[in-house]
Amino acid sequence: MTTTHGHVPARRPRRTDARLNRERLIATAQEVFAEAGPEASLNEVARRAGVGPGTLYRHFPNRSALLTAVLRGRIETLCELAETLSSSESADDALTQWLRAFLVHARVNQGLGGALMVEEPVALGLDCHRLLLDAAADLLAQAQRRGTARADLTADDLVQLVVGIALSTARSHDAEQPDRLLTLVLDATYRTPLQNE
Amino acid sequence: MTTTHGHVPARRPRRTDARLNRERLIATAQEVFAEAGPEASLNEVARRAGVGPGTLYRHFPNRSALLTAVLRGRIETLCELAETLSSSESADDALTQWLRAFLVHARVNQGLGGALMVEEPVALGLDCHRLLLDAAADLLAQAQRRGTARADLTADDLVQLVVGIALSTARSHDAEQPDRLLTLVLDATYRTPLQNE
DNA sequence: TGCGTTCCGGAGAGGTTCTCCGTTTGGTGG
DNA sequence: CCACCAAACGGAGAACCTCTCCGGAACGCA
Repeated sequence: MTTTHGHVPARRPRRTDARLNRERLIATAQEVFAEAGPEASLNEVARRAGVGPGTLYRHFPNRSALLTAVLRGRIETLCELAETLSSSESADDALTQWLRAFLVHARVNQGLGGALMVEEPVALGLDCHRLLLDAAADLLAQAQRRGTARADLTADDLVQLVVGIALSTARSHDAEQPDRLLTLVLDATYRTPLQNE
Repeated sequence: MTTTHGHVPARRPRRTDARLNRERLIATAQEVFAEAGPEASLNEVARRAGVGPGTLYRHFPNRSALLTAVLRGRIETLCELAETLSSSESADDALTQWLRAFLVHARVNQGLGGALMVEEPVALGLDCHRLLLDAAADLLAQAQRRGTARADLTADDLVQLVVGIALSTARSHDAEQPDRLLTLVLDATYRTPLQNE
């Protein structure tokens, strides 16, 4: 799972100054996004990283590319966590724990992760979307097979709901609300469906 | 519940041209927001309404003021609906129906209503926020007293959850997803809490 | 060291939000 | 009917943003 994408023939390696700039941009972006949220000025990122705007846009053609790069590490960690949890004893607990972790991720930096998930599937954004969705699908499938998760429930729906919680509570003052909301959703997850009328 | 706010001594009535412009701005904004979503250009609104940007900003000091004005009618309708439902036979059904209507509202025009609810409580935005929250609180209280809604659940949480659904599905291609998600939430609403561990 | 390729930087086009203030206009008292 | 003034208009423009383009600098291989 290296950076280069699949079977690109014979890419000459990046020049070192380019690599350095790229890294510095990601680090700076992390800072700036942390301060100003997902709408932060990309100009500001470039300025603080000590490069021109052109350089930023060459490395990251659009906002979500930069967002993705910033979140990449966290997303991979989340996928690894899914892998680990996948072989835990209780499939229900595994799903629960992962969703809690995912909610934390989606809420980080004023809803950075959530914002990325909602954006239309542009370029790189799609990678992460898929990765996380697959992780969720795996855990959910197990919880449905070996645990008590209800059968009528797709990973997509579950993830979307958690993303929703992240977005709507991004600026909430009540620090415990996100957790309460997720708990409610989980409460419905581990039940057989009600059939009203 | 007129437009003027409380006990302002002796406001001279607005000049007719001002009132006309205000109305035209709201109507135009409705169109423009419908086309371009809640991020639409306010300049564009002013241009199409045939007024200068200055005029727009005098009537509506910021985006959410304009948003609020546009949604005001819909919000009042929603409050009236709450009033009506409030005296219906089944408190549970009343709450369910209202939340469904609220979700529709929050999703209208690419998440206009939801966007307004999440914005920091600036000026007028707060009015609507309160109005809707009160309506929800009333219906929820009834459903808890006379219906089967669980006791550990606040109107704020419930509303926040629905707003979350609206936001995360604002650009969804699956037209039925919002409904599915709300159904899941309602499913948890009408149960006694699970207590795991 | 030389040279082609890669990469940088910043000027600048075109957009946005929002302000400021000279000018116009509505409506009222004379 | 007119004159006057507060109220309202409108658009120039400051400050910011995104994103592009391309001349020139920098890298790294031979």
